[in-house]
Amino acid sequence: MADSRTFFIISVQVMSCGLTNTATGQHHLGQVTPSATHMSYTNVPTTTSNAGGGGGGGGTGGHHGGNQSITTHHGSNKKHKKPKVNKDGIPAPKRATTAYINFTQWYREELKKSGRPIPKIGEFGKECAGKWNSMNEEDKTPFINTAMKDRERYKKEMAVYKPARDANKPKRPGTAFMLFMADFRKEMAGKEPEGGVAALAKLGGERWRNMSEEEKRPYVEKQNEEKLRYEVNMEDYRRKSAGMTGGPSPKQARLSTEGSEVGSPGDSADSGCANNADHNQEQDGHQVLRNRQNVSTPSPATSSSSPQAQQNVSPGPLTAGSLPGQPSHQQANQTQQQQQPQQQQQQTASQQQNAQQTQSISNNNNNIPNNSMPSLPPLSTTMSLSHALSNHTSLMAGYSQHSFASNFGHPNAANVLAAGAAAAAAVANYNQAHSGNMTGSAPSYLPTGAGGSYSAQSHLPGHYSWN
DNA sequence: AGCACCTCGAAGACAGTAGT
DNA sequence: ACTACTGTCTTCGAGGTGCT
Repeated sequence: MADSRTFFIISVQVMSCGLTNTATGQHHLGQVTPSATHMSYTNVPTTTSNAGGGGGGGGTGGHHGGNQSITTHHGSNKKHKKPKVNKDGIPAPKRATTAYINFTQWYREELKKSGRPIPKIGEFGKECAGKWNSMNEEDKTPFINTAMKDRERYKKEMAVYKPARDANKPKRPGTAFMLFMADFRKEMAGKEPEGGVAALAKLGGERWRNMSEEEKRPYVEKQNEEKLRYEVNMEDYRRKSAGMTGGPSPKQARLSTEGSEVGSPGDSADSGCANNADHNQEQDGHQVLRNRQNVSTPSPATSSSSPQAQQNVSPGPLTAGSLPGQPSHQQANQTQQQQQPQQQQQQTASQQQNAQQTQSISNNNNNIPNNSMPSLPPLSTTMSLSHALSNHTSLMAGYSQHSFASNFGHPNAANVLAAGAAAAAAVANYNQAHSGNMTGSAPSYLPTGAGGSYSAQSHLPGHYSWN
């Protein structure tokens, strides 16, 4: 408090003399020379928290004891302002001090050291400004550096208080009204109403409400365009995010955790797939389908029409080998591989053998480049997946396994195929489901001796509609 | 799943504020 | 005094949450 009171002991005359003319004052407080600045650089407050803290030197704590006494002084009528907190109750960080603020803090300390009374805020401010403006860049450097550090501190604290929006996340599209306002501001440039931005916004809102649908239409159309662009960008963003995290989007993740965990080791794939050929699996299948549509929507160029593409489409897709085509699935596979040792402890020798076999199968089919999930054949007639999955309940398990393991790139493909007996059953079921058409030999992605036969041709002619 | 409700962010430029 | 940051104000829609 004593410190505070000194603020009120005013002696402008003494001040100006002391600051500018006396010999001793000149050293510390007169012209701010690089040497003087340098000399006192150690006293330059390192953070706002230390500001005015007197001997408080190194404290980095968030309590601003020093400040408080000062605040009490000129903020005596500044009642206890409720500290601002975010919705999680995290207090808002103190703002970063600027180089100039650091300078004033340092300057005040120097005044105190010199034993001269500190002028009241108005005079002090003028004095500081005069000094500050007379300083060159070099003189200011220590203060600037301190400010930069504090700015970093502020950024860090702010990131906790109010996490920055993802810079890569596409900005939301402007609404029709926003687009209108852009024009409106141009129109009103130079003739803004009294009340500034707020008044202009009100005026804009009023104008907008009075506009006819016809007048609004261009903005609505533009809004729709922007929305489309936004959706495309968001799709891209989500895909990239999923790729980076190796997992699904937050929404998908939520769906996954609510249901079965897609791609988690030891889920239903090995034994459960046949057993869980139920609602969950169908959901899972749809989800995979959606992912597939979203994740690797084939471009016209790469899609079905070319013979090569057709080849890839066929049972090929097939294949565990196609899995690496999708980043997230690839990662899922990697995860599985990493976790295999644990799983293997519980696997029988034959299961392990099958797993190895599958792995080699997978390797043999790695000729499909990344991000190139084979395209679907063109749609002519329709066959819904739900038909396949739900109308043949007795066969569903097999069909599902086949589907997930191959066409749809289910991340558990390896497990599905690794489950020797289950794989055989899958093929058998699949063949039954497509009875009459199964000719030729089983494709390479099916375990040797899995039984049954398979023909890409017999598989393909029935086109799918993904409903 | 679908609905209602709520929050936030989109643009603009300047006034106000924090900090001594 | 200076600097950097926030709030202002509008409408609309996206997206999240909670409930049925």
